[in-house]
Amino acid sequence: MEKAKGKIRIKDIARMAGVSEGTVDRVLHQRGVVSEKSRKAVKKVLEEIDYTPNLLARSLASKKKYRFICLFPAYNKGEYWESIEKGFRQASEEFNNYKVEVMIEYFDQFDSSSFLATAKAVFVYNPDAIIMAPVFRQETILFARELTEKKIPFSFIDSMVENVEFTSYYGQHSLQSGYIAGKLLFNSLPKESKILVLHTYRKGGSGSIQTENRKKGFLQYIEENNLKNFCEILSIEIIEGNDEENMRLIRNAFIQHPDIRAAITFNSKVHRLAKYFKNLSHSDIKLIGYDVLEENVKCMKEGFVSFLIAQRPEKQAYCAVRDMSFHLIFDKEVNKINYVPIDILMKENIDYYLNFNE
Amino acid sequence: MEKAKGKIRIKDIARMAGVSEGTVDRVLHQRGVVSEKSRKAVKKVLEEIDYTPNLLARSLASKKKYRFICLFPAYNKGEYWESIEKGFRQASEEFNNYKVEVMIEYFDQFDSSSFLATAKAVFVYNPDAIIMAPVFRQETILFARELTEKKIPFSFIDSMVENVEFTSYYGQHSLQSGYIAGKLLFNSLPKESKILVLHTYRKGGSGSIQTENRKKGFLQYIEENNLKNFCEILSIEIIEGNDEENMRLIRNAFIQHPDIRAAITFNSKVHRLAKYFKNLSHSDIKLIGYDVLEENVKCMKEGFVSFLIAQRPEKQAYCAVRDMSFHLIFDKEVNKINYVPIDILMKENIDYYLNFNE
DNA sequence: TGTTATTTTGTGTACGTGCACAAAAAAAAT
DNA sequence: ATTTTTTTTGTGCACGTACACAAAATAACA
Repeated sequence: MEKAKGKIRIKDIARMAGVSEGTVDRVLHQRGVVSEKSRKAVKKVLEEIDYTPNLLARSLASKKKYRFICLFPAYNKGEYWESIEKGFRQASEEFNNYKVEVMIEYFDQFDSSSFLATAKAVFVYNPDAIIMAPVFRQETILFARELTEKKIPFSFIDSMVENVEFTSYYGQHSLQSGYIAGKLLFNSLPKESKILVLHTYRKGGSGSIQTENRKKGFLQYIEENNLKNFCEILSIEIIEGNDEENMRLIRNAFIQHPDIRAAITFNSKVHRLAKYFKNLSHSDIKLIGYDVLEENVKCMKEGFVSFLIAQRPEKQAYCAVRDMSFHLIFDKEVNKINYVPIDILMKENIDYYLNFNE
Repeated sequence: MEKAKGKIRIKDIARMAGVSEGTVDRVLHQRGVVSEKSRKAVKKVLEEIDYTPNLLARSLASKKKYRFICLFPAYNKGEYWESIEKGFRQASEEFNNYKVEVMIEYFDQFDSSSFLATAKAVFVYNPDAIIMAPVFRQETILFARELTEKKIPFSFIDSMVENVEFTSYYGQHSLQSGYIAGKLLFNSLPKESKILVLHTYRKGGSGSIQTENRKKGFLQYIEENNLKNFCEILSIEIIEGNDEENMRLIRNAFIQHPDIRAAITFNSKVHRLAKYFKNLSHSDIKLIGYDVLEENVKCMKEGFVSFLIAQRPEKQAYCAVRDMSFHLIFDKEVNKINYVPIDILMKENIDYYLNFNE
């Protein structure tokens, strides 16, 4: 049974403390000047009762507007960042009534100068907060310093940069997710089977923080369980039209190591590998990959991908905006580091995961 | 970049349609009487713009109060239903401002007459809606009929009863979760290993709908993969002080089938089995179970439980209340059947799951 | 003590919507 | 044409809070 609570209004506090509503307001928000006597009277009442402000009324009455700018990579349809944007837009709708305006700005994830340019440009919009995916470490530190100087709070999603004064971070513990990938894969294989570890790269650019950490975690599992001899690491370059060359490399790997029974890749494009393997008639190879992209799901349903590890990107974006809103509007304390769950998906549970968007 | 939207107010519509605010209100809510002419004018404007009412202002102004009653089993600390209650309380806090009052009523999950009595009793509170866990099928149908007659909407959590006019359902597809349990377990075992399937029961009462379905799903996996010969089904009675007898039964099973390498149980008390196995010095047996009870988590961290399958009970309760609120207050259409994800947890990802409460 | 400067407090309006009731317009009856 | 009845419309207050501004109380000074 619930007690009928939350009925105490500012007006009630004022009456109880024998002061006016305005004075209570001043004490609550520490604005204006209040005599010591009145302040004490109000504080006393506040300690006795538990006043929870009516957030609806507060937002309705407040005329302050907030502008958040969200910075993350431009993407093509179906890519990982599409989900991130979805989360931002969801938050945008929900907090619209709270006078939070969400602006989205993209940068090129393979060009750090593009990030810097976009970052510089945000200041003309006079943002009240920034939410960003820190793809480039050094550049992010520079930007963060500037934000701190200008007293603009900021949060991270996807990955995190340490030693800067961010408000919150939502993302996956990618090292651990790599470790889990290793365990899942090896556990579902007959003893002595080999795994092909596909290290993908782009000319010039190094791998993202996330993928590197996943790989590290995977290798840690290998190390801890003395499985080094059961891993073949193969580097392939990801670039438009490079498919033939990549397939050749993979074919060679299979010839040299006929006991390969599974493969892993650490970016979100496992569907590309699935296609390679299909073309090479190796559809019996177990594949594990990351993120629930539409194409990955399709491959999984067709049986070419055994596991996907997911990280609730929509939630990351949504929660980051929500926490920042509550932090600024309601002065709510927020958790700094928030690891999202490491979701393990197979053919049999992927649909429920996709359909549930809470 | 976002457009500045949601700025259109009733006042604006009134001006555009050349009528008063009151008339717009009447058209929007289909109350009172409006001349054909005015109605058309307003409708026309409404079609041209997209009016999204300010929900904050609406809730603030509305004086209608809602009372929801939540019906689910009484429980001991640490049991499954504790999480359900947590979700209800969370919703209670969040929708308090929307004038939704959440009342919680318990019944004895092993006594159908207790459910009936509690159900009957809710009417004196004049509830506006009911959210319930339909543990007893027949009795729920009776109650549902009464609710429908009295025009009180109701929703289900945990499990569902068909052919009644419920508003929404949140729960897991338990058959599928059983199927997945089977796959996970067999995939992580060497070929030809046997699994001990523990059917637990209480004298008199039959198993709950959920556990029965999980078992069905598990057996379906067995069937489809011709694994019948690798399952030993053992029934043990769950009752205070029956541990010795149960351990004896389990010991016998191990003697008769020394190739048993894993075990499964379909209720949420896998920690009990873990204890049995520990006492019997069978700590190398892989165990799979359901729900993230504190005790289960402990067993998992100690290595006695390999997998837990979880179903976001807090979310189930929370979402059911939220949907009912939006349905009644804002006339929002809600999804009827909502399957929550089938979460797969291992030692390595359980912590992130526990710490993330969004 | 009276006047002015300063501090402190109280009051009023706005936010967007719901809802009750009064006012106005139209229709019906005389 | 006037009154009465009915239909339709417009207005005003309330919800709980924020915030600006006026009013009151106190302090400072002559």
